[in-house]
Amino acid sequence: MLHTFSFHIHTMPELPEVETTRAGIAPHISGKAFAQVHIRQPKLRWPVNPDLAAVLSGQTVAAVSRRAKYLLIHTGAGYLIIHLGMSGSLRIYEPGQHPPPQKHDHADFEFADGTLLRFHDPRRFGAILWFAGALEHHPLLQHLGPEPLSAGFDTVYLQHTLAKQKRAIKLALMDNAVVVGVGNIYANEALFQAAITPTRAANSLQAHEYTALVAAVKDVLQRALAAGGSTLRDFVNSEGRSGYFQQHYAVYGRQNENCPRCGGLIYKITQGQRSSFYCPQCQH
DNA sequence: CTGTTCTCCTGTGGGC
DNA sequence: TGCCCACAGGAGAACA
Repeated sequence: MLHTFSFHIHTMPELPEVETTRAGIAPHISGKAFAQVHIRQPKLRWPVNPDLAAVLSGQTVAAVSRRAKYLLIHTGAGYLIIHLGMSGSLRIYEPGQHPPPQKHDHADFEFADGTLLRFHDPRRFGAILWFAGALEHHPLLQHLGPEPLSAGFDTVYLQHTLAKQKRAIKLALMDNAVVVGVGNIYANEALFQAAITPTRAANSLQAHEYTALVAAVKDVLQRALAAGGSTLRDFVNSEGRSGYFQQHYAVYGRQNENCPRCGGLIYKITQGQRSSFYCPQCQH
């Protein structure tokens, strides 16, 4: 019996949000030169380089890309690497329209034309790093698996990669060395869509199940990305802080509710200190 | 190498 | 209305 309402609105930056953030800020900062950099709170996931302002001074943004959930702001001299953690967001403010910083506005990057890129992150699981080397050599990036939406993430790859792994399939799916960008929400949703129980050993799936899982991962992320493109608020001059997607999930956060497919009860269990949600009738 | 546990942090919501 | 506390989570670090 249901005696509470939940809306299942989650605002943490998963890969679709990070990609949308990339697309949102890129046109506003590309080709522009860093002018002022203010770090108000250097205690993030890792301490922000105290020399960051000096390092960035005068450098120009050559491109804004993304690898996994890392945003990469390229300059000729290196990369500003930004991770949004689980509560981070970026906003653009136009020249002459910079509101005073609010609580948790930890960093400001002001460009020569007056454009402001502001980093906001209540829980401070995010990161702002500078790296002057080749990206493939960065310790955080060098062991990453393929992008989930790339051709490299396919049935053959997944089956081969997991061939000797006895851990649960959900834990493998959330491992960045296997495939990047699949957080807890989308791991749960993809396994539901592929009708696979999250506790199955990673190497125990049948060939058609690896195929279904790859397709499901791509589908849930692609649909979130598509939804984000239409529902995300503008990064400039908008009400509200970040405008992350408001999405509806099939099983995530729905323990004790009815499965949208069979009507049975959705279960919640813990795997690797994370919540897993699944339908024991639909997932095998 | 594999598997497990800990850790960072603050907003939210339930219980009383 | 307020206090206390469990919980949420990305992902590296530490440890077994």
